Amino acid sequence: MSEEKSLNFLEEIIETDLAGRKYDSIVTRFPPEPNGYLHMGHATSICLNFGLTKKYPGYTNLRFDDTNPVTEDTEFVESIKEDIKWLGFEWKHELYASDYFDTMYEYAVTLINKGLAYVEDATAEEIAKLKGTPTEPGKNSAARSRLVAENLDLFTRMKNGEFADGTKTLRAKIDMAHTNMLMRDPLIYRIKHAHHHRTGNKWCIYPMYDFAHGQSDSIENITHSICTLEFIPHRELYNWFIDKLEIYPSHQYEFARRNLSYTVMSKRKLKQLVEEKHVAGWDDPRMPTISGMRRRGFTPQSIRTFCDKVGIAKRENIIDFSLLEFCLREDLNNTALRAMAVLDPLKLIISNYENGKTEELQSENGPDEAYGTRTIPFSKELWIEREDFMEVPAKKWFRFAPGASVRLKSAYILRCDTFDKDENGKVTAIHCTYFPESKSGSDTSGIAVKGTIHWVSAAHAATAQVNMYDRLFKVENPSSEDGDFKDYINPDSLHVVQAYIEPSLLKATPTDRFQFLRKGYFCLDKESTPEHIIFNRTVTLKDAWMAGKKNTNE
RNA sequence: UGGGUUAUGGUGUAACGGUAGCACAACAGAUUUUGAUUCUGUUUGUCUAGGUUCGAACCCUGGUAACCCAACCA
Repeated sequence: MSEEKSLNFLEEIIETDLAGRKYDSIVTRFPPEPNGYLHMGHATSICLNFGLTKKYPGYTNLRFDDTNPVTEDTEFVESIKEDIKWLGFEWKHELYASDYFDTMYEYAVTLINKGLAYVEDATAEEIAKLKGTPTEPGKNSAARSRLVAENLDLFTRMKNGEFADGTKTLRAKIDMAHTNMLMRDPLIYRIKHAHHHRTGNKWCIYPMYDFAHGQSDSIENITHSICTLEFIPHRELYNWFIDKLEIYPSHQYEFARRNLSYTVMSKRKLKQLVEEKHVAGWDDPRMPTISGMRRRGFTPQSIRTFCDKVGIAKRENIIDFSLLEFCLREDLNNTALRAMAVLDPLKLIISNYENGKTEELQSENGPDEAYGTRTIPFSKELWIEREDFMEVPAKKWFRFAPGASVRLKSAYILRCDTFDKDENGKVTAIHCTYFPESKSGSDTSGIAVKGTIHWVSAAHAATAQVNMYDRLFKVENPSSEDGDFKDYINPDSLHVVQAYIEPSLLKATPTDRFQFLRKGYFCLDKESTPEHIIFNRTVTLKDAWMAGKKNTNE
């Protein structure tokens, strides 16, 4: 029985187009400007554009929208390509808007010849002044009535570098009184004597977004050009150019960008976080960038599942971060290797265990038998988690307390007898008795315990730095709060500890994902070395005990 | 005082004039050598006021709210 999943509005449009034979196959594109790193918002667009051509016949291009030489760089081109590949998508053609600069120039000349474009010599301020406001119409500038021949001459000279930056522009001649501000004679070319990362110094005039994006779509025969809601007003202009230029009619469709709670998603804000050192860099594991999430330990699958579950529509939204975490845990639960690590150690001494003796115990590596087992050493002195002992047990406490018995995972059942304290009242060690016949896998003790905890043999443990990350902001929507969004940064978003890890973890590789039993999912940080091992906590496990405790405290 | 877009549980998304469904979250229970996973169940919703209709989340009219538009950025 196949589960009927309803279509989103874009899929409906496409199915209608395909059914009506408007197209036999579709072409979409992912069009980043190479001026920064990709983030979760881009991931939505990537999953959407590439996902559509996975579902329907057709393909997706990667096109760099590189029409502003002063902000763009090949460094970003490379990181963008890496991120898309990591997410698991393949583009058909790698293209650049700058590949079309000659064609775009010809298009501009066509417009001039049709009397639909003119060279403006007013300054930016003067142009803005004549533009009017959303409620008042604009006024025609003097240059608007220039003759075709003069415009042609001036535009050629612009291209030839005869004019300084900002002294001339080319504008489309539409309607200065139009209710859509974008239709009030928009700029289509500006002068920038700047080095372009691909075309070098060949050009000193560059097309604006509105005279580059739709034209590139058209040149590539993009059937469905998908962008975010704020481009809705641009659609009218997009169509106007296609109509006047009589070129392939691509169509623009808009969807609402996805926002995630407890983070920010604008390039500008992310840049501030990096430049003002609130985070360690673009790939800081707390960043919602693809590179940050990759370093944090997110899987591509979890991000794709998330985008799929969230769906696509046209309304404002803030998606619960917990949905992303759910997708992450779901994937990791099925794939992560199991291991034991103690993050906040407390010494446990087994009074009746022989001094110097070591046992080799077997423990499961993964969620099912296919992953096999590994050997873990057991001895008289162990590390357990400090939070697994309570001097005065709480109600429904399953773990260690004086007189309480607990199973050590894959090992024995132990009873806590006494504990030591230092002069500050801090517990320094607990002393236990173990039951030899309760050995895991061959338990004949008949003892039933409620709790099972993780542990590491003190004599065999390795040490590692563990970075425990939490949400970057204290509030759901930092951008909508009063004041600066940076006022809402969570000061405890990173907690670094020295942990004791089981010896098998020494063999961890950068691609491994681990579940440290009862503590969460972890992966090796890119800066980890054999001498100085560093793990990043990707996400915690769900914790019904802590959740319950929080509720009773409140 | 203009134009555009959108309103469905706490969150996201379906229902295309005919039973308001799904997922996350929350809560409760069962299983569990991870208080995880898994399984079962519960709570919570059509912005508002009218109208059309046997029947309206959906169609019509009037409100209301949110977001976008006045960069030589994309």
